[in-house]
Amino acid sequence: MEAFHLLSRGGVNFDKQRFESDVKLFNGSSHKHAIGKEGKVYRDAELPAELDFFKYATSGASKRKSFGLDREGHAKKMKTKKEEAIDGNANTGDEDDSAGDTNAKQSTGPPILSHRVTAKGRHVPESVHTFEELLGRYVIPSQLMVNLRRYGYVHPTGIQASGCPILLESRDLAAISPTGTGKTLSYLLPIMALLSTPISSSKTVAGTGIRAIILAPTRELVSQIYNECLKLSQGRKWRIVLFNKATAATLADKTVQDKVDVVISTPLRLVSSLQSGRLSLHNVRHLILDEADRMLDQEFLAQVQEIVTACTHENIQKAVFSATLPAGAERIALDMLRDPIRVIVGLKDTPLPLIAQSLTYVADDHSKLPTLRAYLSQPYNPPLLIFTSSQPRATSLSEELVLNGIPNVDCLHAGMTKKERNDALSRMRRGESWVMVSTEVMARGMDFKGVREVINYDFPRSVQSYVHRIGRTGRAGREGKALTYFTDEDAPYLKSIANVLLQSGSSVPEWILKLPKPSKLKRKQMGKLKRPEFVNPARRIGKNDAIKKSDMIAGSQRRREKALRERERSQLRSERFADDAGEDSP
DNA sequence: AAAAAAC
Repeated sequence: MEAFHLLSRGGVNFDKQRFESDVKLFNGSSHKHAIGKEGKVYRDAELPAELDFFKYATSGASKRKSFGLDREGHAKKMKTKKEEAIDGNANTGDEDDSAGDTNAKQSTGPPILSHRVTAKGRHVPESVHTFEELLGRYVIPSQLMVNLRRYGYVHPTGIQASGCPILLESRDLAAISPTGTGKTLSYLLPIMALLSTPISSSKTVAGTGIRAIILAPTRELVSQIYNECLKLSQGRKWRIVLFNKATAATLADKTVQDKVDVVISTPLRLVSSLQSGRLSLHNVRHLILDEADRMLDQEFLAQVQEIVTACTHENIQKAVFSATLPAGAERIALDMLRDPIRVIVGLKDTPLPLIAQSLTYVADDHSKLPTLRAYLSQPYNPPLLIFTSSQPRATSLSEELVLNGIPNVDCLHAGMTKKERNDALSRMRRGESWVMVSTEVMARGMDFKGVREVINYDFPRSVQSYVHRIGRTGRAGREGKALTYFTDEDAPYLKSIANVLLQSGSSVPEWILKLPKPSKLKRKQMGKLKRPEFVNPARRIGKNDAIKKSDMIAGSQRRREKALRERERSQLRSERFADDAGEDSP
């Protein structure tokens, strides 16, 4: 009752207006998704058979809460969630992955939809249809194939089928493939294979330094890639290093470096080791940039360039991967590569049509929480991933949800300690988190197979951010659901996101499409209207030190913000910045 | 356009 009241005050859901839309699948054919009155998804009979493997997903993922599920349905969801936790664990190779192979065998994913693949460049190698086909064409250690089977990789995805041959022929590659389509394996497999192939020019391949580097933007992603790499290398003596403070110290010893095949790291970590002069990259033959557009944006570019320059071997192979690659980043990437091949799977900057997306209007920031509470008071599909725009907002939202009695709420952002981050991630992997509140740190690359719903609590700041955020669901051929809250302040950016929804087969209320594209000036004005955030960037805010319990008055977001602002202000004052910071300017 | 992330 209360929930209904809040909902009617706080939010309007446009999904009801969604009635029928064509969904283009990546193989170019088109399937009809029709949403009936009960909010159920009906599909054409020609749906690829492999999708039906995930019947559970069809039963839950696309149902709208507004059409109601009964409590029983809710309980059922919880059960499947647990099963999935095992699945996800086995499939992502988390540190806690000690469950063994029995689970891993079950986790055999379906073949991904056959996406439309375009490859451009000189002498593009032909793509393969099966992993075994690679054996006939290239030197692949049999152990790699054994490991593929062991972890349930049966059919190559589009990017794996076309990307592996390219990398195996030692070509440079710029690859764009949607979220959740197996990009990681598409570079790990060739690299591992090439590392065990003797390089004709020198007989002593080992004993001369690090041979491959993989860069990714967040610690969590680096460790996920590392775990994938470990799975693939099982049974053979590849030496793979997850680069962190501890391993960096060990690698400072030159003789240890000589025994390393692959280093997986964040850019800054590697750069700081380079600058200490203890790390040599002269023997690096393979350099991979994962989430390439992120790695090439302003904050990372200089670091990445420093690493690229430090890799002095003339026969270095470079490759970049992402689901999104804006023109600017692509130019930089292509400049970096030598005679590259450019592969695009599906449509650039477009989410998978398997993700049912919708936009929800919430008038202002204060209406978001009631809307979310109402949403969570109905049955939903855990685990649910919620994105906020800043660390303090992630912390306070998660605390607010806990106070509201939402079970198994977790929070993860980069202001937390390493241990807190690890713990939160482990809970997520084990299926113990039902609601995970996070920031952009979770937006890219993270592979939680169980996530069926993503909520953009705060509006994404770019199309790329949107595509990656909602790409945490709908992975490996599963269905997913993505909700995005928008306020009046988000208006300038609404249309570009609405176009993304349209392009990937979700429907958008007509009035949004009729919005004019706001001029730059107007965007600036809108930007100025924004309430300044109560963040002191000089301070790292951890999950546990954000707000005192005494500051928290249940149900009053406004008062809580005021308290936070007070705190920030007094801090700023002591730093003599009081006058122009943290105020609501009139 | 802008916060977050990297040590």
